[in-house]
Amino acid sequence: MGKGRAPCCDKTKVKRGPWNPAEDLKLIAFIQKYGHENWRALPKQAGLLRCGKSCRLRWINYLRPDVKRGNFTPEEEETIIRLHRAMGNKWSKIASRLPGRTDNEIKNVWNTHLKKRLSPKKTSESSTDESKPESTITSTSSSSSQSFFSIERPNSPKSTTPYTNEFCDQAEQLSMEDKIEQDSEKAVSSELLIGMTEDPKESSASFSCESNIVNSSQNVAQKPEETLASPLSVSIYTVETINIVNSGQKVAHKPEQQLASPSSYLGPYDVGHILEIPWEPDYEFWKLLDDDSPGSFQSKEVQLGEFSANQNMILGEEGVQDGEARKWTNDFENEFGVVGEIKESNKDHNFLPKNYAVEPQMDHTKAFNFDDMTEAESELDFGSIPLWLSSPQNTTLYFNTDQ
DNA sequence: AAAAAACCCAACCGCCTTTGG
DNA sequence: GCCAAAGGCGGTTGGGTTTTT
Repeated sequence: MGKGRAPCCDKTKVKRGPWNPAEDLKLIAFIQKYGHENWRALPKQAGLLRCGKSCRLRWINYLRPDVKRGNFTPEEEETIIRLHRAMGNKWSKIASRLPGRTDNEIKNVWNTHLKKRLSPKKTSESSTDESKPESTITSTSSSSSQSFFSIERPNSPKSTTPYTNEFCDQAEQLSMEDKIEQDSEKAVSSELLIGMTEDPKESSASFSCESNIVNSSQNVAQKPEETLASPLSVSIYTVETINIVNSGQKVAHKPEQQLASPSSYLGPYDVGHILEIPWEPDYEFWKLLDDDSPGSFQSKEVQLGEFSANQNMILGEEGVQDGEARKWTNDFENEFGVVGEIKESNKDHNFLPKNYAVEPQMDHTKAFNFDDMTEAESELDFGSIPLWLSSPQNTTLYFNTDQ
């Protein structure tokens, strides 16, 4: 009998590799509407040629509204280090202490930054297997760890007393849990700010939505690029227009608009210009699409991490899936006010070279038809097709999906 | 300016755990 | 208790980006 674990899906029939914006949108829209009761069934229901696992991962690590993006704060890094000392490579447990951060992200941060930062100190730490919690080590590492935890945070308003002693005292580990939790929450709450930024050297545009919301308790200076590290950032260039563009994309906008220089990898999308609203604690953006507006995205459940039961159960039976999938795309179109198709003129951009500067055409009555996207476009490298979605309020989502 | 090296991170893989019949 | 399916987790990797030579 062909034992061994059955693959979770037929690898030959699923798309792999980076997600494109159309796929992301489908996933977001589907989960917004129906939740994610069954990851394995979800791709088919949502019209995605992806493995269920891949969908889950994409959602959890990237698309969830409450995923916090951007660089880790010193507080978060300290928390990670502390927890790693206590737990080892229990990334998901560590992540659970850092709301908004994913295990994958924490793991990456650890492997790329924190481990290296700590490694010089480790020479005196008997080069222990770092996958093991420090609790298994009869530690004499207090001196070495001390230097790290004394990280200087010059502007930090609150006491940032390191936990060196606590960590040297295994008996206090448990009692630390609450403290750790509090701290991580503090760190997070100070992060829950709308990272609307303007790159001073990139944009001189005038905008009508220029609100910089800054948490007053967050005194640590943030480099501009730190606030941009968002998977799906949104640029607002007029009150009613939302612009989502892809990273490094040279897209021509209104004359006064200038693009941010391609930054380091910010995920499949990033921002060009003007105002950037990180997708992360991006309740403001979700709000834009929420509730009362006819272009509602009905995001509250997702924001709160709750899905109503009836919402989840709309689907579920095979056989109705195709119909349902079509129905939801129709609903989605209705909600978004998607009324048209790809503009003929835009279709032509299919054949433009990558990074070709495409002048967005401010025609709010034409938009992308999601139904048509299902099989064809989602499989394509989108090239430079600009996709326009428009809502009744002229909120325009512009996806220049060049990857 | 070009090439090489280092860095970074999203995504994948496979194993383990949980759940339900 | 057994088995299969699905979810979850941690390790690893591919490839894009940035830095260094």
